[in-house]
Amino acid sequence: MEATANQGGRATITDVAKRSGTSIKTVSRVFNDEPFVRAETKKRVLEAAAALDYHPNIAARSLVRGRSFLIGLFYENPSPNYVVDLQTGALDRLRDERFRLLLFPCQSARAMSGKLLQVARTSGLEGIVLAPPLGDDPRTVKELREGRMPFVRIAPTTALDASPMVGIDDVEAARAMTQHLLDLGHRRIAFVQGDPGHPSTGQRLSGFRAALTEAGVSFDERLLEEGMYTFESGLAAGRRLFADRMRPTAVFAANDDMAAGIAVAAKEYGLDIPAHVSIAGFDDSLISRVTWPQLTTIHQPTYDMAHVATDALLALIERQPLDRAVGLPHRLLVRGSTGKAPSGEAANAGSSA
Amino acid sequence: MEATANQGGRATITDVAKRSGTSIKTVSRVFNDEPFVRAETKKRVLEAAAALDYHPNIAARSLVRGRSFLIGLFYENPSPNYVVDLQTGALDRLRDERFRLLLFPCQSARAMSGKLLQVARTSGLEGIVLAPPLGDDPRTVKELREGRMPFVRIAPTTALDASPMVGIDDVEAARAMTQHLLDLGHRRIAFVQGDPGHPSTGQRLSGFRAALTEAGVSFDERLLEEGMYTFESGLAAGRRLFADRMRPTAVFAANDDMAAGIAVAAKEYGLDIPAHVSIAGFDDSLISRVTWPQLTTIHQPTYDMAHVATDALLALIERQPLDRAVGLPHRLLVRGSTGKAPSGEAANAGSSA
DNA sequence: CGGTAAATTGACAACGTTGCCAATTCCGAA
DNA sequence: TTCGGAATTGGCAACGTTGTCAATTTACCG
Repeated sequence: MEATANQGGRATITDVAKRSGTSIKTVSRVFNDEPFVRAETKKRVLEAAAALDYHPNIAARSLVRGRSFLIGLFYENPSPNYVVDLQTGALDRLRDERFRLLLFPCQSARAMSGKLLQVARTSGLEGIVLAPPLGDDPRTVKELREGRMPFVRIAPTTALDASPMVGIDDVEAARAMTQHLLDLGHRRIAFVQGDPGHPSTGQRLSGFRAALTEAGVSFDERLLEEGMYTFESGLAAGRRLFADRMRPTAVFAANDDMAAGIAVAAKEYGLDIPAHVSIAGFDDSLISRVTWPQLTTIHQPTYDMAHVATDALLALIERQPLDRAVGLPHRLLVRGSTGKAPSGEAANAGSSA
Repeated sequence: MEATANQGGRATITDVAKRSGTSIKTVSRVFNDEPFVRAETKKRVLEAAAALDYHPNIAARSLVRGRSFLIGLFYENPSPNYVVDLQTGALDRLRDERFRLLLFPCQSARAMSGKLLQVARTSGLEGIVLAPPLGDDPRTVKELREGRMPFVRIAPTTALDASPMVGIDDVEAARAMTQHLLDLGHRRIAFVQGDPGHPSTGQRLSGFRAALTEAGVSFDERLLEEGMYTFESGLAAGRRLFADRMRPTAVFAANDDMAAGIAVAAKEYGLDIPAHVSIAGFDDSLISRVTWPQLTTIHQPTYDMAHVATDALLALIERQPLDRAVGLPHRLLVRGSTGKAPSGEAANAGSSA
């Protein structure tokens, strides 16, 4: 039956040409949807291809076209939810495109610095999506630009630069969240920072500070805690905060994972959320919905950012004109973990100054 | 400076040969670590390659060798944590190999049935890792085997079959968890099932039943709830269970996401965990550590399973001999969400029969 | 019916690499 | 010094596809 195929291996374009009584060029035309193929010829070719279970050889196609149709997603692993959102956004954009996505989980932005272009070349990538904080390493960006490797960065829009970029405005978002806490009457608000290696850390903090300043509320620097964007670091920060008699009435964590850790710490100290302490996060990751009560947070459209970034990258690869920076909207999600400041606050705050 | 390279594009093996004063064949030898290249020649070639920033063209190499060095990971998306563990396990095994990993998130096993081989062919994959429940679709397995596409399934070891497979013994693990609850004195134990499309669902249930039977405890079928392995389905199941006056003293959910939902439902009903009700999960996913209290669960070595499966796949591709099925050990993790059955249980259980 | 443009098809040379095999060089032994 | 075999190197065809360009067929006009 299928004896037309060259022995053993997969059917090639030549096999299809023979079986359909045409030339390999015509078969190629059919499989690339080129015009100028008679309908009847096309039908014959497709029948032959189906009978032989023919699939174009991607390597040969890549070779002759000088293209790999491969793009890379480089990311650190801040949280599985975030990573999966990124991947899904990128993959969904690629659906029905010829491009395929290769994953490059990185240990740290610093470790990759200077090696990224090489990795991309070795893998034959046509373009790169850089997830935070990889897009913020100046050396990497410089290297990619000089190497003419198309890339799009997912990064806070406030960190403006000449290269294409997609993100939300972290400063503004943090300001909005802080305002929400102020509106609830909170004055002793602690802030738990993220990984100092991520630019978002500084931006969220500055948004927080800006809101306090605007409201004329002075900030007790002892309420600034360090963190690493991990659940554990949030737990530790929460314990430090709640161990102090001058404990805050609200805690704003720079991401949800830390906020969840802080919530656990609060429970360890017998504090009710939000009656005794309000807790706010950032990212709207899955974890913010599985704590009890659910976390008030900032929705960051991670999926959309990856989708848009991939879209931009494809345009860049095809040398189409392109907006330099795309800002996506964030959203304040008020859920159960934030509430009115406890009434005793003023007395409490003043008791030990 | 770098004028030796052919204009514009990337340097090719010919450029390196010219610059190093050797032949392309010798350059090829150097880059493939073949023997019989004089040390001094090798050095010259490497210098020239570095100067030209030469990287072998993967497409050309794939074409001539008839290999793509691409393997695919097909998975549904039960939970981000699980997916990331899978990916990381596979990617870590691939480190320092020439192989690269392509992602194929699937809507549902049913939707992919019959299309998987085609997708693999189209993408030029050399092999496939099937994450649950994709490996349990008989049609897919048959198709892959007949198409001679190497594949390894990650699936419960109790679902034995002729094709290579890696997994834990779900039945035994569920039995161990149930025994744990029985040991704590629980007799009214509810079970929340997972997605009926996953074979693990049936196996975990059967392990649960077996443990009860062995202990001589009869099972009230009203305590069997349906679920879909999602947090929301667990929340819903929990609400149904706790709304009933005959509520269980312990709930065993077929995975952690559902258990977390059940924990939230318990809190809605003012039930303390574990004083009023014990809750057990399965998987040891991140979520089991961020609930309060943390969930007692079964540690499933997802990372290791993907690692071992990838290892087996590479062996299969290289036509090396291979163990048909590999069973990996699970572990019962007792944390805060399970405790002694409330003393009033007997009275409570008998009050409305 | 002849002529011209458009539609359709095919021949053949790349693309950059590796496998096969022949050519050359090197080394120690005779 | 010469010889034989091992070490080292190079030449060239092939891998399966697409781009270029020429050849052939078809359709339409006057």
